[in-house]
Amino acid sequence: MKDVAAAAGVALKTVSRVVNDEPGVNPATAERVVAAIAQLGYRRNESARVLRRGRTATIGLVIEDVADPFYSGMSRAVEDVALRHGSLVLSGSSGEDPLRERELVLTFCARRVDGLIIVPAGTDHDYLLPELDAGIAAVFADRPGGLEADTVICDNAGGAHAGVAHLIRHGHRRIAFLGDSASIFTASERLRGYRRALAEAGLPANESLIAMGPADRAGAALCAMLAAADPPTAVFTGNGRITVAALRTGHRPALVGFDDFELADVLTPGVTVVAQAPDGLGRTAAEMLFRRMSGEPGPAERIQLPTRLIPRGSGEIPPP
Amino acid sequence: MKDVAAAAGVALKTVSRVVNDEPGVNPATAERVVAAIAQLGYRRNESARVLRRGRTATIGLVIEDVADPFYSGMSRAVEDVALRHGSLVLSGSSGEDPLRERELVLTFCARRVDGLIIVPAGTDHDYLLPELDAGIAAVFADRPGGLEADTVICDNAGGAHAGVAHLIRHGHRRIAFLGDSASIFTASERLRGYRRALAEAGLPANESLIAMGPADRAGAALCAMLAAADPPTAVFTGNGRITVAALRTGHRPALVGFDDFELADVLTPGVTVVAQAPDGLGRTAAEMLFRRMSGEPGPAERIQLPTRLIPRGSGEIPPP
DNA sequence: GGACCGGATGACAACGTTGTCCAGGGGCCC
DNA sequence: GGGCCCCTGGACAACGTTGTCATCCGGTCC
Repeated sequence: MKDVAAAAGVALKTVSRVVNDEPGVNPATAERVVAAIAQLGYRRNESARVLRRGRTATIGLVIEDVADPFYSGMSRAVEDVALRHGSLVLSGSSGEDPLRERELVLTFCARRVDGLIIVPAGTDHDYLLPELDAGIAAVFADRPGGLEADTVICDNAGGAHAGVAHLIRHGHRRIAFLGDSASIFTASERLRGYRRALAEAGLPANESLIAMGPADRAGAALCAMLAAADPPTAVFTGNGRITVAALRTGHRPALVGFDDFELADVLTPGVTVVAQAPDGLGRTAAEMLFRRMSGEPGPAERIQLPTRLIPRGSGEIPPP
Repeated sequence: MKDVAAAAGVALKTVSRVVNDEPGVNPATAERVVAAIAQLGYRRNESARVLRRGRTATIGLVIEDVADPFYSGMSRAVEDVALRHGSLVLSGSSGEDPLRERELVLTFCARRVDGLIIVPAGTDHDYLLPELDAGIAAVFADRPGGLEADTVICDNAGGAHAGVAHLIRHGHRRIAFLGDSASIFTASERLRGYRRALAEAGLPANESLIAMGPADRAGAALCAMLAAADPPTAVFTGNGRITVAALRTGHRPALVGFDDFELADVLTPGVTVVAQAPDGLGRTAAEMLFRRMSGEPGPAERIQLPTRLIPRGSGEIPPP
């Protein structure tokens, strides 16, 4: 910028004014500056700008794994909203590890991001308090975090309830639930919806038909259930990865899965799912974050997004 | 930092030394400083550090679309390599728009990223030259860019050749090619492999069996071909999205697709694919970038990754 | 004609960090 | 005991930008 000023024969500050479209610069002078900028290939140093102004025009996004289609869809939505607000996105995958989540968040804070969107891996977020006090906005997405802050989640219990009720409506009375580890909020909420649907239909909750754990063990769990003396006639799977694991077993009981996924309609039969919109989640969380960043006051909000049951065949198979 | 120095009763510079693990600080003094840091909840301001040192410990990643599983897999691999090198990743989706690509790259450069990994949307990268001169390292991934720079791509022509030869070996003589727009490097390379395989088998290249264009039109193109007087008995699809579009038509000719995808093995029949490893691509590109960033000299390299044919059933269907 | 005003421009400090250089003090060697 | 060096710590400038305030000039109003 110094060089540009010299080349245009003006003061540093005048160049700064031109670069920032500040008023009060003679058009002729501005033109000279613009020419000098073009000739020297000058580009503003954002680090210095950030240092001076305190705003980075960057938000941090901590998700579980970018490679998971659910989170990559969400990422894209966040990115789009950030773009509209002139911000960039620093993102990182926590891999469901609370320590890694914390490390990522603190690194982002050291970079002075203006705001954070976090898919919490852990439940303790006290480490965030000093940052929030320091004025960094934060929104929890997909799951609630360990403190009062804006949160965007989907209707996990309601969605699971709808899916299980759908199976019950088609005549099933022995419905298995394959869910993620019970310690994960979404998993326990969905289990709650499952139990409520059974209870409302007056069906007994049979614990041997419930398996919670990582997706890579869901297939084995399903096989074991189906091989047991009194096998389930239908299965409700608690997330997209588990649905896929269940499909991969080769067994084809009646099935409704939480989360839509590509090719669900191409399989035979098509896979009935309870769909939540990852892009809606990302967009809503990002928009709320930018509202907070622009100073919107008020207590922490908790937004719940609806789910949608999409019948495609697998959930309409009657019991044998 | 000033406050920390005051609290610990030492000079600014001493705090800096402690924070950066520089030698030459009395352990007792250091401990006092550490205590003051903890008490005040101090965290280093990275912006100022970047401004002073010139290195941001950040790399920029420009891909086509994070929501595409291929690119999200690649993203994750880049992120992991960056993590190992203590760097963060700024990423953005170009959406196959050269202008947006350029804008993203220049924004990243203004943020003074240390290096760039770019999946080129356009073919003209002259805008990068000043940045390269300024010392920013850049690696093109998935496709070559419009200038001499390190490049990591997969063996597109060879992979397509292998896939088509596989169909020929199973007796097919009328094989359609559904590819992305011919202006996209990977698409034209794969088409080249297709033509070479036909030529080597002494088969005529029938232009009416070749359709190039965006994935959302591939389904209609396939239907049209199959409805024609002399339909193809097999199809080679030029990327994952097109494979899915073809499957969605409901027609099930013999098929080999470029790119592996989740559930390819669950469909009936399983979908035979030519797999390239998105994570290998990301990892290789990132590792090369970090080598360059650490000063490795030498001319621009071009690394080509192999592909792998995975027979699953759809590619082994004989002609009717 | 002088006071005043507003637009255009510039000088300067400050943001928070780190690199460079210097100073003081204590130990060691001759 | 003097000279020297090492260890520790501090003062200061610089990174590139922007906010604040001052200056200057031409024009306007009374």
